[in-house]
Parts: sequence; C-alpha cells; structure tokens
Amino acid sequence: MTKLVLIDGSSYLYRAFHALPPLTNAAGEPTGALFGVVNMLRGHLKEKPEHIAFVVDAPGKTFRDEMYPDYKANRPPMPDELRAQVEPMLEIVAALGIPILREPGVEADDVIGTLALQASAQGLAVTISTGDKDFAQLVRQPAADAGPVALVNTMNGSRMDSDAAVIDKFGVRADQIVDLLALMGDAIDNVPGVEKCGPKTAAKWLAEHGSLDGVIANAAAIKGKVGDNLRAALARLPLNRELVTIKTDVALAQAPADLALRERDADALRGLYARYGFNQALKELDGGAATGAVANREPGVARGGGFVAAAAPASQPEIAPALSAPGEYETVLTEAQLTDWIAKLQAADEFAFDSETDALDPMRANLVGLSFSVEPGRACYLPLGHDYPGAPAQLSRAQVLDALRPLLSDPSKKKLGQHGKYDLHVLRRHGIDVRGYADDTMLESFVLSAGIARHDMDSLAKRHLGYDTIKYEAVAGKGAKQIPFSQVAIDDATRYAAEDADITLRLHRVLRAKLQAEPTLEAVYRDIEMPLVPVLARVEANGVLVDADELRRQSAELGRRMLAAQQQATELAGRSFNLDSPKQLGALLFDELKLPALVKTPGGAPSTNEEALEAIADQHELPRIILEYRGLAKLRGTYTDKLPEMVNPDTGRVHTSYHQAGAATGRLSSSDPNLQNIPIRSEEGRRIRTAFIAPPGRKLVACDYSQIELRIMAHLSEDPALLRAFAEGADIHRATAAEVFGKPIAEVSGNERRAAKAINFGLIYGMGAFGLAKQLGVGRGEAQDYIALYFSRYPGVRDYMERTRQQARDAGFVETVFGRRLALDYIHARNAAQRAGAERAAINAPMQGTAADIIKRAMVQVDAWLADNRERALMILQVHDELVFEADADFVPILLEQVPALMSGAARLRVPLVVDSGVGDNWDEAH
DNA sequence: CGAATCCGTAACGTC
DNA sequence: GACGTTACGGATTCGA
Repeated sequence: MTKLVLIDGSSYLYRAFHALPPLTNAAGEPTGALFGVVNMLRGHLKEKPEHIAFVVDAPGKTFRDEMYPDYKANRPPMPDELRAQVEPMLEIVAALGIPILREPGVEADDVIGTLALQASAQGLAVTISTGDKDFAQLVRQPAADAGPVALVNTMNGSRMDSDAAVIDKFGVRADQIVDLLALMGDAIDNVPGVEKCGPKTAAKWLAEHGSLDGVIANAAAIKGKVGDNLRAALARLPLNRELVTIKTDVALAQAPADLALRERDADALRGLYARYGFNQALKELDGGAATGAVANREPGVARGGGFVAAAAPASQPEIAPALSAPGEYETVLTEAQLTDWIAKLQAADEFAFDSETDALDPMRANLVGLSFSVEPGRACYLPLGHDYPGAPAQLSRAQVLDALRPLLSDPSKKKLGQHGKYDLHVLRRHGIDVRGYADDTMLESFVLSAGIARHDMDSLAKRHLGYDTIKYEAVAGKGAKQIPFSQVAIDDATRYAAEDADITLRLHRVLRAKLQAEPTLEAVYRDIEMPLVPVLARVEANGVLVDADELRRQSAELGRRMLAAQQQATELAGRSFNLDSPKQLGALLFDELKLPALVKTPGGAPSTNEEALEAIADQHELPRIILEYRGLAKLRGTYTDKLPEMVNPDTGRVHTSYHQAGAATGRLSSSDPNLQNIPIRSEEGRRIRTAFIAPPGRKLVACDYSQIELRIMAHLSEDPALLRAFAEGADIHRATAAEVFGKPIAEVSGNERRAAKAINFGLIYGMGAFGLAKQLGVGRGEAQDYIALYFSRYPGVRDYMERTRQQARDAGFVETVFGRRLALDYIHARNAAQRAGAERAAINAPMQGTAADIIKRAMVQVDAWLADNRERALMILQVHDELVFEADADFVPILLEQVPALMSGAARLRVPLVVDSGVGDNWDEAH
C-alpha cells in the first residue's frame, strides 16, 4: 500500500526544543530543536515513504481566531533561541526532498487533517507524525474502501493506529475525542474547559452519556464540585468543540499525489549538517547505509509511552479579568485623607470595616491594611504594611491606629463587618479593643438560612447582590505562588479591600431588612449570636495551656506500640503492606485471605471499618491487630503529634478557632485544632486530656450540662413520664429502663440500663430500629420491639416526633425553643435515603440546636460576670455542653458557685437544667 | 515529564 | 444527628 507521511512540523520543533538540552554548534548557534527534528525526519525517511509532507503554520490569523478572539492568547512569543532554528530547519527539510506546506488562514493541523482524509479515501496508508494528542480524532482503522490513518510520535516511540489503541489511551473512541477535548479544554491554546475535568473525568462522562450533547443534556445530574463546574461551563462547550475539531475540508492546492518525496540535495545537506555539527547524520549521508533507527537514540525515548502534552513553554498565569470597581475607592496615603475619612466615620451612624493581614490565623496575623465604608459605593483602603520594593510611602501604623482608636473602641459607634471576630483578634493584638461591634453579615446570613447556604462574603455578594467580588486569589495568586497581602500592589489591594468594606455594608442593608421581617430570627441574631462574638474572641485568645512534653512522651510510647502492631501484622499477613491504607488492607483481608466482606463502604467497596473488622475478628488474628494499630495511629496522628505543633509561639498556648456559622444546627464547631473531639471514652485516649493543664497556682474547672438534649426533648414533647423523671432528679437511663421493662427502678439490671441508654441516644439522633439494633448488637426485630415499648410508655415523645417530621415537611425547616430556624434541604428529596436522612435531622436539630442556643446564652452571661475577674479566671473551652475555665486556685470556690448557676439559668424549661462540675490540675481530673 | 496541589473517600475522635 | 482531621490515592495543574 502506498504510504503518506504527514509531519506536524511546528509541534516537533517546540517539543524538541523543550525536551532536549540547549545544544549549540561550534559557532554558538542554538541547534537543540533542529537536532531533534532532523533525527525525527531521518527516522521517517528510513521507512521509504512514497509521499511525505512537512506541514507548518503560516503566519497570520486563522479562522479559529475569528471564532474566538482569545484563541492562543496565553501563548508567549516564540523564544529567540527557537526562532533562530526555524529557517535552518526549513532549509534542511527542503534539502531532504520533503515538500513543505504552509497554508494561510488555517492551522497546520487542518492541512494535515484534510490531506489525511483525502489520502485515506484514496486507499493510501497515512501516518501522521506529531506529538499533539488532538490528532487522535483522526485515527482510522483500515477499511474496505479506505486506508488507515495512524499517529506516531517519534519523540517517545508511541504509535496509535487502531480504535483499541485510542480507547486504551484516552478511554473513548476516536470519534469522541473532540468531545473529550471540548470538556477538558486546552490550557496551551487558552481554550478553557470544565474546571477540574481532565481526561479521566471527561472519559467517564462520555462513557456514561455517549457524546458531548449527551453530557450537556444530563449536566444537571452530575454531582459534586465538578458537576457545578460543568454547569458553569455549559455555554461554551459547543464553541470548544468547534475549536478543537481539526478541519478535514480545507481547499488545498496540493493533493496527496502531489506530495511525492523528491531526490535529496546531498550537497546542500552536507553543508547544513556540517554547519550545525550533526556528525552522525553527516556520516550516514556520506557512508550511505547507517544502521538502526536514528530516532531511537533520542533522549526522549527512554521516558516511555504517551504523547507529550505541552507544546509551548508554560503559559502565563491566568490574568484576572479587569478588576472592575463597582464604586469609588480611595487609597488613603496622606494625613489629610486620613483626617477626612475619620471625620466621615465619625459622622456616620454606622460603618463597615475590614482588615487585611498576612496570615489566616488571627492569632498570628499582622495587620497590613484597613478598609472602611460609610455608604454603598464609597470606601477607602488604608494601607499600613505593604512592603514590596517600590511600594509607596504609607502612614505609620502606630499613628493611624492611635488616630482610629477612639472611634473603634467607642461602644456607641456602631461597626459592622463580615466574620468580624477575625478582625477583632487582629486589632486587639495591635492594641485596639474594638467595642460597638454591632452587626456581622456572616451571622445575619447564618441566622436567616442555616443549613442551606454558605455564608462567606463571595457567596453572599453573589446571592444577595448578584455581584461577583474580586477573589483573593486574583490579587494574591494561589498555591505556591501566592504572595502575602503585604506584597500585593497597593492599587490592587485597594480594589480588593475597599470592595470588601463596601460589599459588607451593602450586604448588611439587604440582610438587615430581611431579618427585620422575621422578629424571632432577629431576636436570635441580636440576643444570642451578636453578643457571643466578643466572648468567643476572648475564649480563643485565652487559649489553653498544653503540656507538650507529656504529649511527646505519649507519642513516643504510642509509636513503640504501633511498631509492634505493625510487625505482628506483617508477620500475620506474610508480607508488608500499608496499614493506613484501607484499600491495601481490603485487598489483603478479602482477596488474599478470603475473609468474608460483611460491610460495604458507601462507595460499594468492602469496608475495613471497625464494624467490619470486629465481625471477622474471630476468624483471623489480623483484624484485631489492625484495630489496635488504628486506635494508636489515630491518637498519635491526630492528637499527640499534632497538638504540640499548634502551640502559639507568642503565647505558649493552644488557640482553637470557633466557627460560629459552621454547623447547621447552630452549634459551634472548632478547628485548628479541633478541641471539641479530644478523646475521653477510651482509657488511653483519655490520657491525652491530662496534657491540658493549668499553670502553677491555677486549676481547671469543667462545668457541663447533664443530659441537656434529653431534657430538651422532655421540654419539647411535654411527655408527663419524662418530665416527672427529670423533676425527680432520677438517673434518666435507669428511669427509662424501669419504664420500658416495667419494673421498679431498684431492680433495673446493668444490661437493661445500657439498653435504655442506647434507646435514649438513638432518639436524640433520630435513629431508627436499624441503627439501634446495630448499637445494641441485637436483631432488628428486637430493636423494633424496644422502640415500640418505649413509645407506648412515652406517648408524648412519639407524638412530638411525628409533629416535628410533619412540620419539617410542611415548612421545610424546624425550630429551636428560641426560634432559630434550621433548614432541611432534602426533606422532599426524591432519593428515599436522602429523605430519611433529612427526617432524622429534623428530629435531632431542635434538640441539638436548642442546647446550642442555651450554652451560647450561658457563655455570654458567664463572660459578663467574669468581666470583673479577668485576672482570676478565664473561660478557655466550649465543648457543646461543657465550658472549661482556668482559674486561680482561691477563686475556684466562687467560680463553682456562680458558673453552674448562670448556666442553669440560661433557659427556663419545663425541667430543671442540671450542671455538673469538677476541678483538677488537668482536664482529665476536672471531670 | 515529575512535583505540587486539589479532591473525594474512608475512617474515627467528640457531643 | 452534628462536626473536623487524618491519611490515602487518583486526578489535575504547575513549572520548567
């Protein structure tokens, strides 16, 4: 069969340039790319093709630029060392007798595509020589009426010549390649695809939905972040497909038959080879028969299969869209401007402010600038610490803060912000005690729509103002290239920071109106959330003293025991494996050892979780060892290794961060580190609490609500039996057992109490018979009997639960005792499992949320009481139903008298709120 | 191409 | 039920 070789010249030139070291000839001219291309060409000529063409891009715009002005906009200009090699390359190609094609208005790709299909139709065997993966769309197997079209990449020796090879490489058929590329996009050509969608994801979608049109039609059903990204990119996908489709119908002067390989010009070649120092090629030219494929000596070969993806040097980082200012933003650099703005702030009823810093951790961040806004569309940025070379002179931080202090610390001067707790920390650490922090848009949003929305400023601006804010990444970059805000150009910083203050103010106007329309919610916001802000800031700033040496000792011991467990596991398995990898463990247990896989992960794989391992622990020793190892690894990896790292070098203490708008139920959450999940249940876990200590002369005091959620259930359900039990101060689990099992309290067995306790917890969590059965280790029927029995004894509870479910279905939300609304997104989900989950949440949320409201109120009151005793006692932790204090030893009795009383009095329910407390030198002892 | 980074999953600590 | 953190492993993107 007659052969036609089509060479993608530009692609090779670029790839050879980047793949090969920057070689030069004796005269110092760059030759690396040339060398690569020459070797590639010699490789092809060995195959003695009858027809061949070297195709390069013609200068000027193409039809793709017409279609999409930004096409290849990111591509930097050709480096000079490469440009210098273009002419010599063409000279060599010509001297080799290879026809050169340059077609204006289209790209080399389109010329190759057109010729390839024409030749194939004429029965020729076509080889496209390129490093560009896009050509996979042209691959054809030989057919009765058409010749094959194959791809080769001589840089790495790969060859793609069949449907199977395309599928093997890309996971889709050749005719789906354009769809695949449209989804992926192409950074080099500046064709943005679906973010986070690479070859794997695109191939998966195409396998499911057949084609790009199929994917577009089913876009709504695709989950996760990439699903969102897909929907955001939907509009441009058809254009993408056009851009990546290689044309096969270009009107060309040449037909395949015109591309015959001509006689080479040996003299010209000899001169060129000599000039560029291609000794091997020269020898071959004169000696005639060289042996072996020259191409295989290229350094690129060793790296193995796959097409090289990048043709051009790295593109510029994406340029942010013009930072369009929605309002008038002023950079304050002079005293006159500052005076002017202070006057504006003084005159305003309220103003928004925001701080810019050089770190996320408010306990470490330094102030870089402040922004203010007094009316929508007007804001200023006051740079204080920009220190890049060439930064304009800025006002002195100390003087500016002194000038602002009266304003910021005046309680009657109302301020508002977005997540102002952060700013309160930063300013406090710079000597300003902010008072009069009156409104916070994050908390307004949280109270208005907990459970359904995000409450960060970017989301709020989009949702309530329809406005796209400037993203932090747009001014500071991201990843490894991110610069601290102090290095951001002041002009960019002004647009970003002033916008923050401006948007905060505008958002507040919108959100305040929404809150005013809902008096109950407004009360939750005004009476519970806002007063808590400075309290949380204080608790965080106080921090907790941690005995790092004790933790290190524990780490060392845990490490020894982990090693022992690992050795035993290796022994039992007969080989080493990664004990931390559920995947490897699953393969070992279920594939190699053939143990039964009784539990599945949500993803359908055999689970290796605790339940699954317990279930097979009687059949093999290994599961027990794994469980032992896991327990130790958890403690070490999460706590004993990590906590010492979290000690703040300035304060010597650990400062967690409480998220006030974190949990859908109104609870706080804690992170960096999370101090709300320090172990307590297991003996060895509990030891970690001994490392949370009081300094000499002080004690830790822990006060916790006893059974607060069950008490709230009693209150909400008004069930007489439950109310009575709490009123009598009974051991509630024992009392429940007595009711359910129909015997006097004194005769309840330990086992019966345990069962009752499990039922009580199950109720709080909205657990069904299935969950309870699991918890108790009994059959589902038996668990169902317990529940039925429970409801017959506590009919008020049963009615309350049904009312709550109904309320959730009717209104889409449930409420706490204080009127906080908790939205239930999936209460009407089509998916039954999702719906059931939402119903369980509906049961749980009012109890959990009311408990959260109560302890928040208590914290505010306790903090107010402590205001006069800040040197003697500090509130240092909150763990959902527990408050922990550090107090002078002689102040402890007073604390023990006051705090439990304040906590009990934080709400008036139909049952008493009992608070237990304990004292010790460490957190473990304080329980 | 390899390295860095992002993302989802599995597991598990607390209340 | 509500969280946050860890580790892994695969996918994506960066950077040269």
